[in-house]
Amino acid sequence: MPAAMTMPATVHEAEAIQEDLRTRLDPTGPGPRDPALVAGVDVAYAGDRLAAAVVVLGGPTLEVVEQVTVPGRVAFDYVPGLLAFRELPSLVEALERLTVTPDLIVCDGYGVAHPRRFGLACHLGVLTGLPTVGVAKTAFVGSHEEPGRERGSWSELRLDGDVVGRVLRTQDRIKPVFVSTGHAVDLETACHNVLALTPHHRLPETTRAADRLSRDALQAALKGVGFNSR
DNA sequence: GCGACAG
DNA sequence: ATCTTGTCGC
Repeated sequence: MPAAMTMPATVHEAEAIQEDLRTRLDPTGPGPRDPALVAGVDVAYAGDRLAAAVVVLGGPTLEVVEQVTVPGRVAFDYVPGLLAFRELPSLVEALERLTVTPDLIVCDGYGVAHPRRFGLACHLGVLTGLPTVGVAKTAFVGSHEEPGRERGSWSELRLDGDVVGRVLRTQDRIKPVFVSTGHAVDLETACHNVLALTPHHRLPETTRAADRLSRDALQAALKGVGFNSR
């Protein structure tokens, strides 16, 4: 169902594609309040080898419903602001192989809190047509105040006078995460869902599960396990 | 011009 | 992202 990922050959070309995709973004849609199926996505690397992973968790229990991994090669070097072109080709492929359709996708990185207001989560949302949110571990763009020290506390992340996300504390006294909307969800709903996904840890269970799976899949691919070890 | 810069 | 041991703490 997702549209194919277009691979640019240059940074300038990538920015042009980004600008085009941005016209299809829905930065407001309410989005799912308590999604039945939430997907986590991540990619692990080793030189030019990589492994993308998607893990779908279900309901309030956060049980694993389905998981898919896709081995591959790096096709676009990392450039701040263009992370999507490095991670998405394999991730879109993995999402296409899912037999269930997630109600929400949680990405590792930013959504509209981006230099050109179109980060990884936005790309994935527009490409799949599904609601997406970005949850990043470190600062990238924007300025903010330190949020309160209890879980649930947050402060605005602003860029050029606009609120582009929230710095959200997911655990008491623990370093907060940076939440920004990707596609078809509003910031309030995004944060509500992130809190529902962080009952015991700083990062969403979806992110933790996808991170582990991508690393395992990468190791398996490097050892030549399975059939897709090209 | 110089430094910063998701993962 | 990745390179990397032990160690402090729940």
